Amino acid sequence: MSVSTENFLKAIYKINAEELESATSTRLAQRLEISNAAITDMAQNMARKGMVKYKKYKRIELTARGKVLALKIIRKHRLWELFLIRVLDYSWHEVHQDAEMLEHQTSDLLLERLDQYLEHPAFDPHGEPIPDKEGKLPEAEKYLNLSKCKEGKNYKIIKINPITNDVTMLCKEYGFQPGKDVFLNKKYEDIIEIIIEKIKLVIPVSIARYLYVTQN
Amino acid sequence: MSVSTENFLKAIYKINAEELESATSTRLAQRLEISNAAITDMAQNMARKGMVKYKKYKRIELTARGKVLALKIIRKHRLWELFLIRVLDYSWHEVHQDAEMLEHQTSDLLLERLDQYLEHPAFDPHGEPIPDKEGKLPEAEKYLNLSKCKEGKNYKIIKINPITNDVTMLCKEYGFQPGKDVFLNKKYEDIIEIIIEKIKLVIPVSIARYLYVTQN
DNA sequence: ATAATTATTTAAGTTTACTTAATTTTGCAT
DNA sequence: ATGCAAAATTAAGTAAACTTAAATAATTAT
Repeated sequence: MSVSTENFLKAIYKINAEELESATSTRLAQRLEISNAAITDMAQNMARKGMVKYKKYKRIELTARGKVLALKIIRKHRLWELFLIRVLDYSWHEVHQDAEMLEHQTSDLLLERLDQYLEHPAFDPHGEPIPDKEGKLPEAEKYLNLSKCKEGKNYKIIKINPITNDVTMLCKEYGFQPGKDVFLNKKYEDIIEIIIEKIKLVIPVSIARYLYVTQN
Repeated sequence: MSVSTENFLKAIYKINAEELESATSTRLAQRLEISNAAITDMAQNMARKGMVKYKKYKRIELTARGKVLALKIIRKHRLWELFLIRVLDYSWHEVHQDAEMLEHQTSDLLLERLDQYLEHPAFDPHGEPIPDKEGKLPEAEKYLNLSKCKEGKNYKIIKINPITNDVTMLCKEYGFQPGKDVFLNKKYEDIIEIIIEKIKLVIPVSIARYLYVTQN
């Protein structure tokens, strides 16, 4: 599969997911920064290959197979982002561009090893869910982001998104582990006060963003 | 620079280095597995871009700039090979193919970070020298391979080629560090006996291969 | 309902990186 | 020195992934 094809699949998927709409030629053209004519061309070719459903003048949709392929590319992208930040000390803004290239050069072996090295993470550095081997997304709606929870309630930590070594270390240091209970005591602007294992902690919202919980 | 262009530069460089000859169309065509006509085509385009010197019916040679570019690609390749083995637990035979793809998608930042993470290695897992940031190759001929040294002589460790975690760990454990003196006490078939810091050690030749020394 | 606007497709052309087939040049054996 | 095989180039063509411009279909605004 060519880079163009992979990007095409990814773009359709993202329009579906982010805009809750099926993809029109024009939206795809904007996203991929190519002409409308090129979109029609691609759509026709890829329909022949069974990756998209395409009828003239109708919206372009992924077939089941196309969706699996799209999710795999997204998986690669998000694993690379996490890897670059965790291992190669990238910062947020540097990560995207390189992941965008690497995602297209990732063999099954490499994909597997990345996933293994990162210990099968469920979220990328931006908090986006990483599709698993089967293309299933961690059901993000079941998790709440601790930074968005309410004062005076009890939660259980479900998932930690270990974007940076900072977050990982902080979590280890202060006992944030999946399964643990937290009580959200106070919310301020940029910090929140929580109680975990009877210890009162103030943490920045920027850290809380990476802690996912369910309500108790 | 396109993937084809990068591979073309690399192929010329390798023919020069490995065969001690300048590159003919036919040799390049064989190496790159494309037609002779395609080589001529490429050579003409790249001559216009100042990467190669090309005169009809003459051999194709790298310009100074072309050589720098070729060495940079080789640098990327070899760093990736080492990285895949050291970090992602690849084995020897798996490494080449993925490195071959990744080398073409390696930004300057990524290159720098790889190099940093691996602690500026001088040799890749196959023992090939890794060009440094400036394109200089570690002068392999100045180093001797410990596995090929003579009994009863003193050497100084200059370079350790940390192919695998095994080698790295063994070296740390037993004090193999650049700068240390070793005495080669005995040579057998597959093992050698050395004395390092007054301690007698028997190490397999398979490990000694990755220790580079100068004669004292 | 129809005109105007917007979206989409088609047609024709471009560039890159190839191909095969035909032609030309080179270098070598005699 | 020349004749010929091997090497290299040229010519013509292909496929992928684009482009612009023109044509057509769909949507919207009145």
